Amino acid sequence: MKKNKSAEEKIKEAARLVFTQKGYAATRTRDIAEASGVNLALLNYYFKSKENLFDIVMLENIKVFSQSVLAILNNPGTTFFEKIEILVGHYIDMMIENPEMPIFFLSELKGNPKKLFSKIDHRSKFKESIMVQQWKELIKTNKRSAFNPQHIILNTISMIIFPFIANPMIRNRTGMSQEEFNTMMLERKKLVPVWIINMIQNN
Amino acid sequence: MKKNKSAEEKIKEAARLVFTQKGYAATRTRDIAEASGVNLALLNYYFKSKENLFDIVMLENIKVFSQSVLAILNNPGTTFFEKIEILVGHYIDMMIENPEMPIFFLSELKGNPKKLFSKIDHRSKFKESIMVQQWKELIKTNKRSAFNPQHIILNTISMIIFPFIANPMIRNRTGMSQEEFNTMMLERKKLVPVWIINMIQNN
DNA sequence: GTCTATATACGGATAGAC
DNA sequence: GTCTATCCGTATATAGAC
Repeated sequence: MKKNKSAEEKIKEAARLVFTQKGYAATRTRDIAEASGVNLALLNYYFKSKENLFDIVMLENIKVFSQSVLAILNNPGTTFFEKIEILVGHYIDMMIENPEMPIFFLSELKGNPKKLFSKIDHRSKFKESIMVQQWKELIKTNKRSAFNPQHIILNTISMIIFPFIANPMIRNRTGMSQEEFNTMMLERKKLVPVWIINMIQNN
Repeated sequence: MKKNKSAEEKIKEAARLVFTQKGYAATRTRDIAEASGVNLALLNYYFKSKENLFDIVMLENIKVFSQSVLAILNNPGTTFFEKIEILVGHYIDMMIENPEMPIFFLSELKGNPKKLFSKIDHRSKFKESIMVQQWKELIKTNKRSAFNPQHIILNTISMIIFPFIANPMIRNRTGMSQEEFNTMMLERKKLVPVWIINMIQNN
């Protein structure tokens, strides 16, 4: 607790970055030490092991992310369809800022299905959210067949996240620059909600 | 070249499996040797290094996959919309058989953008395919605005592949079994083409 | 071609000086 | 708290017998 920006914080910062870029196994603690500008031994002084550091950083990530999404779901001032637009925009903005995040997250989770998940389970908070209430209201008043919304949710998330996962491949095959890719993704902030709402209404 | 099923082939078989399950960095050559039932030293005898073995196996994978897709694209006996259905079914069946494949493929590619891609570039074959011809015919006769089909292609692939990438997370959060997940994916063989065709026609 | 034994390198972690 | 030096396990790769 000496420097103004504590070494501990600098390590976490760097770890977040390097882990997401290279994945857990391919990351060397030396990489993190180097990237954060602190000595390798400090890393084990503050966090006792690589694995421990990983868990801590990831839990923080997930927490921050969940909070931001739940805040949108529980905003009483927006309609169901407005929430879709806001969520889509929120996700896309977030991915543009952290392009490596989704693929990293999903590939690491395959290995540790239990550890990270068990700690933070927001399923109940999601089910009790205002957005879910609004959805129930919607299918009631519209007398629509009780369509299984899982497909719709899945489609939404798919159309948002997958392009970022496939980013390197897309750029390679189309010859797009990163700039052009981002522009395309920003276009989708308007397009995805339209597609989704069509799916719901043609259901 | 002694055994009926050559050791070389057994190693490649096992390597394909272990690499896709654990990723390149987390895979130990010992794992591969063990899984294939051959001695560790043999692995370096046939393929001189872990990296080399990886490249060989992956190139084969990509080749097989590309061939199967191009065959569908170039079938003159099916219409454009039939091809969509067939492609969707083909992809989903393939993913159900090899559930680890997409996430592995995409996460490894992020590291080596160049090597694997440069070898096999089917972009021109794709552009000259019958399916692309049929698409051009379609937008001409329908007098539709020359809609950028990139979004549509991206959406299709997203809705097919992403669920498999997110499989562990989906099962965790919904409590679904692998069986139920697969059933859901089979449902999508019919649903995805409908959604896509709607997108094209509402365009 | 296939094995055992081993060289060699690398990476996580710690001891101990400051 | 921060550094240098080092230990030690593990993983790739090879030498050499059969």
